[in-house]
Amino acid sequence: MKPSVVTIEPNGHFCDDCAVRGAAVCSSLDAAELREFEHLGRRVHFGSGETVFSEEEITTSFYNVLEGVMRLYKLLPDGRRQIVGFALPGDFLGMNLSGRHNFSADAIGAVTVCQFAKAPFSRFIEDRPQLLRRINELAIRELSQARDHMVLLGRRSADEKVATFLLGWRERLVALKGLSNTVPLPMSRQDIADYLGLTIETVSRTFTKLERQGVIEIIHGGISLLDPARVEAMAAA
Amino acid sequence: MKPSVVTIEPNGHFCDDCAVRGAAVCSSLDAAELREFEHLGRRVHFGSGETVFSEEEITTSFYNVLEGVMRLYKLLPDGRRQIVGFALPGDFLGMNLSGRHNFSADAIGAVTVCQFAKAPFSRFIEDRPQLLRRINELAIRELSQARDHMVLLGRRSADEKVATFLLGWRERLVALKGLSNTVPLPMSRQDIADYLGLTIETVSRTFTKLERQGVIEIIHGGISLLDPARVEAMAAA
DNA sequence: ACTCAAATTTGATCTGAGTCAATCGGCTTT
DNA sequence: AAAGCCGATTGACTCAGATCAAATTTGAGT
Repeated sequence: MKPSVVTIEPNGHFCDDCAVRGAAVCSSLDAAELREFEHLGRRVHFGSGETVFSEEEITTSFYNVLEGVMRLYKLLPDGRRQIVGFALPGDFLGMNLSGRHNFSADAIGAVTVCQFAKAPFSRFIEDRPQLLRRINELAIRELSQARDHMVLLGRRSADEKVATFLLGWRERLVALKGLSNTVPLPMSRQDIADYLGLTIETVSRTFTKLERQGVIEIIHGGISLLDPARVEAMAAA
Repeated sequence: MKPSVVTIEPNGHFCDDCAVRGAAVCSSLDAAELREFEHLGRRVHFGSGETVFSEEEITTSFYNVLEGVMRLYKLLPDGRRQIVGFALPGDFLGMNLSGRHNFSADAIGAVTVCQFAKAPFSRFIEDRPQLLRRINELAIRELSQARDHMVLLGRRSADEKVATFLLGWRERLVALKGLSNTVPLPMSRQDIADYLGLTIETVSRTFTKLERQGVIEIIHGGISLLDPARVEAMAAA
């Protein structure tokens, strides 16, 4: 990993050319509000492996992911890690009650976020219930995903976990980039293992097994889904 | 399980004598609003084992738990079950995006809920941002708990799971009934197993092991924490 | 108290996934 | 192009927790 540097763009960027304008929290704002809103956020770049925020850190900002992928994770005191999710463009991060982040987030590859200072953002929400409603929607969606993931972690076999992950990840990329049987996997095997509650060896073996069965092909930086139906059958169980 | 019957109280119950008035969603309402609010909800009783709502069912109501304990769970097609949480008085259930419940809920022992029809409740929220903010708070808290539970399911050993569960459950009861080393466990061993991603045998054996170590005592309908510090040590790992 | 059914505990055995240990392959650096 | 490094793969072996199979306890109904 090269020593990457956090970069804050000097200015000149506006919501107009923002890729996630229609998708993210911003989708609840009209043109006039958006103009006001864009003064609150600033684009910030993070290099690969860079930490955007850490668990237990006091929340000073909210983040809207614009580009790239992030891993969201929690650590146990002895170093065991559980990845609670991957963030993609359009995802909104930083909501919490205690005033502290309840997970850590770092960049997988280059990442651009739209960063909002907590206080002005909170003030902006204050008299815009539709923005609050939008944030509530996002929280409820995440809650639903979290529950699905609990089922996976608590009750599924390694094969089912991996198959479910591949389909779910592809599904999320479809929404961003359109349908394709080529599924880029920017995260490492260790990341996948920590997301699925497995070890890196088990993930690797399962990939190899799927490839030998002719169900997927392991390619550089991802996999190719040769037989999506079979993968779905494995995931459904 | 005797054939229990859902009972709707004829009327005459008001928020004034509601045990969770200060704790639940209602805590965001002033006296005048509460008066209006109480016409929206009706108290409904469920017998032991009774299902309050099922996953994939269209959401017609929201629920505020007033008395008793509920298990919230998801089933895989082959019958494997993951309990995603237990609901206690003050908990608010039914929020979702798709218009369908994303888990099932049933009563563990007798339960009383305050049931709100979806449409009037949504209308009531409409111009009361502080109620929406309260609901958002509850969602964010649950999200944080869900992530903690993911760590437990994905990365903790059976011993750690059981110890963590006992402490967490006690913690929730403390908030309702005050501190005590006697921890009632109204749910079955199977429920605990399905909550922790274990089998009933492993839960039973772990309880027995803890008892033999003199850390807990298994009593009728629950356990007694003889050595909370040791349990905490097991949970921390 | 007595009976039957269900829940829990206990024991014996099995196995899926973890652990430990090489090895491989692709990049980067020199 | 050789060396070194890091992530990924593969193999051999182990073990925590699952599975299978009885007891044993508990509880509701008679």
